[in-house]
Order: sequence, then C-alpha cells, then structure tokens
Amino acid sequence: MGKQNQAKRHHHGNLREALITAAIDILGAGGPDALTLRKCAARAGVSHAAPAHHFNGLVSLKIAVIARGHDMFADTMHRARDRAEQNPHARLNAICQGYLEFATTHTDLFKFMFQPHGALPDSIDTTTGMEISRASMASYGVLRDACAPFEHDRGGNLGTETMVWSLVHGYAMLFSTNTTSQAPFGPIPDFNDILPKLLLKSDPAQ
Amino acid sequence: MGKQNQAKRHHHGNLREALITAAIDILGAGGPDALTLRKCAARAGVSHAAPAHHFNGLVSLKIAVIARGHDMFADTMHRARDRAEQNPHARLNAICQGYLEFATTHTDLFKFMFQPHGALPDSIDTTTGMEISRASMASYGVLRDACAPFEHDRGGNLGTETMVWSLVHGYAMLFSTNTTSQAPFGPIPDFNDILPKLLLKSDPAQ
DNA sequence: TTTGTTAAATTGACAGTGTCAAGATTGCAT
DNA sequence: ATGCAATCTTGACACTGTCAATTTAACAAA
Repeated sequence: MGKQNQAKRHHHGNLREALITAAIDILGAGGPDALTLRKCAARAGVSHAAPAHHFNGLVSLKIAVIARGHDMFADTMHRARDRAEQNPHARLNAICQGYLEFATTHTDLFKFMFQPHGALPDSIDTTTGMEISRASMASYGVLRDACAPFEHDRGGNLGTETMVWSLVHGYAMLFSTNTTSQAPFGPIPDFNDILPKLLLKSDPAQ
Repeated sequence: MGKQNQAKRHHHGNLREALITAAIDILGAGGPDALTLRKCAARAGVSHAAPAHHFNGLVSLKIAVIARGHDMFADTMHRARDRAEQNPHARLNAICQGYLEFATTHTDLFKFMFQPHGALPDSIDTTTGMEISRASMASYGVLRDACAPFEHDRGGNLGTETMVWSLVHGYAMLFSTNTTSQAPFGPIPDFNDILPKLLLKSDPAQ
C-alpha cells in the first residue's frame, strides 16, 4: 500500500490536500473559531510549521477551504438539477433546492464561504488564488445558466439572476439554521412556495 | 467636568459602554479578526483583564456589539420609513432602502451581525442576553410591521415577510460589497427595480 | 554511484491572545 | 467608621500565527 510506504516518510506526499480536508473536518466539528493552522497540522500528522510551505498563512488556507466548499456546492446543485424534469422551471427550482440542501447539510461551511476573511489579493498564494476564482465562478455559473432561459424586461437576464440569487441566498442565510438568538419565528414557508411567485412574474411567456 | 474628575479614578464609570463602542470602532477599522478583548481594553484605557468583569468572555462582547448593531440598524430603517410617503408600498420600499443603506455604510458591522459566533446560550451573561433578544426582535419588527399590510394567500403575512426579508437580505449580503474574490459581475440591478415585482405579485389588491 | 540542488518538514523562538487566580482599590450602605 | 461588594490590576498559563535556522528527503546531472 502506498500509504504504508509513505507512513514513515519525511515528506507527506499530499499535505496540501490533507490540510484542506482536515480544515473542513475541524470546521464542521468545532465551528470557525476552532479552525487553526496548528490543529490542521496535527490532524495531518505533521509539525506545526509545515502548513507554511503550502499556504501563505492562515488566510490562504481558509480561502482554499472556501474553494473546496464551492466545488461541493456546485456538485450538490448539479445533482439536484440532473434528477429534475428537463424544463426551465423545474431545472431552476431543482437548483435552488440544491442550494438550500447544501446550506442545510453543510451549514458551517456554507456560512464560512460567505464571510469576509480580510484576504488582500496579494496575501494569497497563486495556487489558492487560481482555485478560488475557478471554483466560485463555476458554482455561480450553475445558477446563472439556470436563469438564462428566463428573459427579463430590463437588463437582459441579469435581473433574474440577481433576484433569484438574492432570494435563495437570503433564505438560506436566514433560515438554514437559527444562528444565535435570532428573533423567534413561527413556521417558515417552504421555498417551493416562494420561488414560483418570482418566476411567474419574471417570465412573460408563462 | 465629570470626565476630568473621573480621569484618575480607579473605577472607569461606564466601562461596559466604552468597551462596546471601542469594539465597534475596532471592527470598522480592522475587520472581525482585529476585534480583540485586549485591544478594546487598551482603547478604553483599562487593563487587559478588566473586560472580564463586564462580559463573560469574548463571545459575550461580540454579542453585545451585535445588539448595538441592531439598534443602529433599526434606527436607520426607522428614519428611512419616516421620511417616505405614508402608504404601504412606499413604506416597505423605504425600509428596504434603509436596510441596504445600513448594509452599505456599515458593511463590516452588518456582516458581523449575521455571522455565527459559536455562542452557547449559557455562555452569555444575562445583561447581554437580554440586550440581544430585545434589539434583534426590535429590528426584525420594523420589517415585519411594514409587511403586515400585504396579505398573502397562504400562511397569513408570514409568507410576505419571509419573501421580502430573504430578498433584501440576500441582496445586501451579496452586493453590499464584493467580499473576497467573488465571481465577476456586470452592473447589478437596483433594488428599486426588484422589489416591486415581488410586491405586485404578492398583493392581490394591486 | 556520487554529488549538488531544491523542495519539504522540523525545531525553536517570539509577540499576541483569551482566560483564570489572587490581590489591590474604590464606592456605598450600614 | 466600618464592612462589604463591585471594580480594576497584576501575574501567570496555554494556545495561536509567523518567522528564522536547520535537517531531511527527493531528484537531476555528472
């Protein structure tokens, strides 16, 4: 086994990957404040300063985690889309369901992805910078493509994109879980009952 | 002057308030990661362990900052509402404008308010706990009251609340500022062009 | 194979941080 | 004035990110 061969080796072999998965595990277990370079290093079985050779500081590791999160995010939406009926309404509805499914099942990661992390562009190593731009554009593209069939009276389909994205994102942010001491809510309407009102209005062909 | 009299005193006089305003200043200047108990203490002119007598740890101070943020948030929406025409549509539209105005002018604080901070209810001192529940309920009440006139076919007006809140919150979260390495956007449609589509559809009297 | 160069990981150190314990100071009711 | 409780300080500890110096491993060239 390759793993047994690499067990005693000085070089880890794939430390960058191991640190990202370790970070996601720690994030899911202990929340954002528990995400620590030293803990990731310990979980990957390396010394505390080893991550410095793969990430330009803690912020870069966080950005890499967000990039990985966007990959998972896009996957969830893709799967939801592919098992839906193949018409624009069903497709967009399924993608929103995937959006909310990811926000519900990976709440910590989802909220972590849309937080400011004080990352100046030059403080991120080039590898991580490429990953985050690719992954974030890809996950946004899923929703953008699904909105394309819905023409809008002004501004092309950008208006539809903005409306749908704002609606589903706000819904996910507010109701995926009650964060801390939010106002008490009654039963929250299902998103299935919300989106059609927006779509029917936006699509003159309907 | 009271201040000069209190300058050399051992007791600060109003350290709790001073710490909260110091925290908001630091948050606006250096971002969430710069918000530190020791920095707040230094800015308030007390020793590093003084805050422990007013807040049950850093998390409680953060929650107190969020409560103060909700007060400012509600004020902004109130002012926007009061200078609008007094009909349901204009009122709700103005409140959403206030919502976005706060998110734009206090972006750091706004995003900080809607982040998870790993606050177990029993880890927050009672004073702060009362403040956050009062303040968050008050700020949510502004939007709730503005949605009340718009009856909805199912679920009373809760559906309208959920729709409008999700829409404006998502819009604020996504477009108040480009956080870090988001996908490249074209021009974002103004919220004034978005909300009416939702309202007109939701209000059968229109 | 031997050698030299580079990448990868380790060790050690330093300044900050949250938090606790113990002591000192102040304000206030009695 | 006296005692008590609230308030603040000092000191300490473990943990964190980050840097510098060093050791180890991998690999290409001779």
